[in-house]
Amino acid sequence: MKRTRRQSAKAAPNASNTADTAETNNDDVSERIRTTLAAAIGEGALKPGTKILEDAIAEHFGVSRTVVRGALGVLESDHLLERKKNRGTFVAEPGIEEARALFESRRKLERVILELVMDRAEAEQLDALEKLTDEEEHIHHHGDEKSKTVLSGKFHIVLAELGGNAVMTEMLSKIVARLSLVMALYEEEKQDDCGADHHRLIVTALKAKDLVKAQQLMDHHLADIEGRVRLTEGQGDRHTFMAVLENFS
Amino acid sequence: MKRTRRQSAKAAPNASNTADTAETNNDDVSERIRTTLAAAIGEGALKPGTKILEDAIAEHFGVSRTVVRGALGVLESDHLLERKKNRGTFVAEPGIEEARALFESRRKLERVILELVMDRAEAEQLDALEKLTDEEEHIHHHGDEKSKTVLSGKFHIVLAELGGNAVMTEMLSKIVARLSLVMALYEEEKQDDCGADHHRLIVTALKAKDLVKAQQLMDHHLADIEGRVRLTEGQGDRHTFMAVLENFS
DNA sequence: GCATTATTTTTTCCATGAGAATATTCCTGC
DNA sequence: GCAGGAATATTCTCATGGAAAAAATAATGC
Repeated sequence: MKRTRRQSAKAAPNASNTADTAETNNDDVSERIRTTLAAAIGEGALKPGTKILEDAIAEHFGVSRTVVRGALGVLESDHLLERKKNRGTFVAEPGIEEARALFESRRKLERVILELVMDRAEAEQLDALEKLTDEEEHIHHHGDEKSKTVLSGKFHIVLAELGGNAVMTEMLSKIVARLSLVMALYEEEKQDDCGADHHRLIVTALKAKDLVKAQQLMDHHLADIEGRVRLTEGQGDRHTFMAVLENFS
Repeated sequence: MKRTRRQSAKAAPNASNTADTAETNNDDVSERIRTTLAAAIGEGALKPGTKILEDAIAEHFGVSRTVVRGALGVLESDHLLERKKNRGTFVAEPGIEEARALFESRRKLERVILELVMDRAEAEQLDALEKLTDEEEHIHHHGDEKSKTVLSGKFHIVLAELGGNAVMTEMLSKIVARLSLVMALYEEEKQDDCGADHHRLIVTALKAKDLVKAQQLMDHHLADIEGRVRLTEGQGDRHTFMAVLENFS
């Protein structure tokens, strides 16, 4: 098969083309591509190192490679993808150093966010947050693995939103996304996700207006996540193909 | 003049084309465009609301509009540019709310960075930082306005680098860039830039291993910057065209 | 003279084709 | 059977052309 793709202007096998007002405004297609890929990476559907076929994406979304390429460029600048000259685009594989920096930044940021939430959040907003932990708990007992990790990540984002600082929220979101790559690369013991409990404790501390306690709990929670990962130098390239072979000799 | 542009592959009237190895690798052209525009915005050469002609940029860098467009895309995702559908690309005009969030984020981030620097920075690195303040002082007495602001911004970036966390540094850089837009929009009293003194005080506090003092000084320094700005609701759109007319009625 | 409509021009926006670099397959010689 | 190399195919990369949308300008009616 050579390069046949989309004859006229719409071959989009996509969803939500019901109304189709304004002739499928193409700019939010670019955004859809970004969010879709980011989501796929975030929930581990796209593993680090996976090659991204821009042709496939173009066809799937019913646009030309040009717009796909634009979207990939943005994702690259967010460190979620890596483009190698004339080789193609791949899901990024953050190294040890980057992973450490990401963990550290996240720790610092979440502390700050708790300060903001403590300053600004209303009681009812905290209630909504608590509802989220209920949902987590429910899913934790009978839910698939994917929705667990998705929800677990969502807690931190919603919390950040309660801080009322969009810049901060965006920064955290990007760090969390990149950290999902780190986890995919270096996670060792996929222990039973007890994050829901941690989250609940944090919320109660917040409702009690105990900032120090909340920060302490958050630190503990994040340390727990970092604990599932081994970032020693030797283990870093355990995931490279050559090193995998070593283990079978 | 219709649309004549670059006949062969190189009409770049640009600098540093001495060696020209590897036939002008085009991927770092994209990066050059980004850094150039970001720098121009950062030092106030490009005012908020200015329209960006992609044709002009393409011609200037000797590439096609496609790659310019890619660069503009990532600058947009960094909130330095705004693209209006079918209208073009403009230098972003952050609103009041965004400005507040940026200031707040910067305050929090710089505090964190001081913590990191205190943990990691060696004495000699602090010496290098001190040298930078010397340079600032020197420029402050006989230097143009532009180099002042550039150097002044550089201090914070170098400081962040001493923190040894690339993620943190990148976040601060982006915030500072966006804040330069805020200053361009809302700055009122362009007082004599006494930033150099503040910077020097911070360095001495760091060398004395006095974190709390350093943070205090940093807070004061940033508050000083924020003080030059009026973010009250009424003044926000004082800069829109219609509102300017109001002042002349 | 002013408002409203038509036309021209400018510019964004996207799809496509040609070229370049790399990966893969196949073939030949040993 | 296997190493080395040519031929083929795949994929990125970018420049270009054309369509659509605004803006700017000209023109017409009143």
